[in-house]
Amino acid sequence: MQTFLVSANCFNVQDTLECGQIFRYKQIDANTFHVFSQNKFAIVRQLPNAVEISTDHPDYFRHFFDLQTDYQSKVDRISAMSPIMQKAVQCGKGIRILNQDLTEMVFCFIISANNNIKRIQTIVERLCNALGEPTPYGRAFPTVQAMANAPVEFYTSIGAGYRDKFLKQTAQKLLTFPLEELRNLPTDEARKQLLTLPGVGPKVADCILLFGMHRGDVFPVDTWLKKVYHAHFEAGHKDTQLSAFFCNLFGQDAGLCQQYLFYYQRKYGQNG
DNA sequence: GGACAGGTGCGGT
DNA sequence: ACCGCACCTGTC
Repeated sequence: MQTFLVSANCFNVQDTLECGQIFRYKQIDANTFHVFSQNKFAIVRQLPNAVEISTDHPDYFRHFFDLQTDYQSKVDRISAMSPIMQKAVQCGKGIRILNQDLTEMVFCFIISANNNIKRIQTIVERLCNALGEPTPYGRAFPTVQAMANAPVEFYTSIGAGYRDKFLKQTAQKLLTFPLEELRNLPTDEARKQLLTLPGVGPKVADCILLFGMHRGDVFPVDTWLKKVYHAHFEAGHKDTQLSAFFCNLFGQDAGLCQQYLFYYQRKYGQNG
């Protein structure tokens, strides 16, 4: 493995991993995390003024952690928008929007629907351990082929609940679905295509677009964002219109703003 | 034991 | 287009 240091300016490991965008990571001690993506692995350490990354795939993880993007200017601009955004950014200004594997995002966020983070992590871990190829550091995320071949009872057995058939059906559909080609489409068109996959609704589609395709112009609305809205953005919108409301408000950095607000709400709840 | 948290699909309007 | 409900599991 190679080890390298990167600036900790607007990059905090814990903020980035705990804001709901990734499920395959493990905290080892106060400052150390193991991160899995696709079939790749990294050990990530928070140091006082830097982040240390150890991996066999440095280029992959530089891109994964979005290290080429200037977050300081985004942080400055978003903080200036309103008092609530200033607080949210102050709470989570170390968040990076990860560049994750697109196929992995589809399945992980189908599992995430109507579910909690702890349980999602358990289900994804069982999925990888059962169907993923071995690597020197643990199991890879399974291939679409492996997931399509698994019987629906397998997905029940790993605790997926009623999402079992969504996972099986989407895996089979992805055998011929041009998922990677969605990158060439405008966000609205790509979302429309994602919504045809079983188990993918508006919220899950937005998460796939944001974390798997790096589309900053989406705003996934879950129960936490509804709470944020009703606590800080009294504007009389119905829940189904909240995503459009926030997208209009935040523009190209809507997804990043969503992460700041999600993390803030989960961290401080109604005390914020 | 029973309530609740957590998005999507579906049937009804 | 919108509403109300069922769905599975873990936790309190």
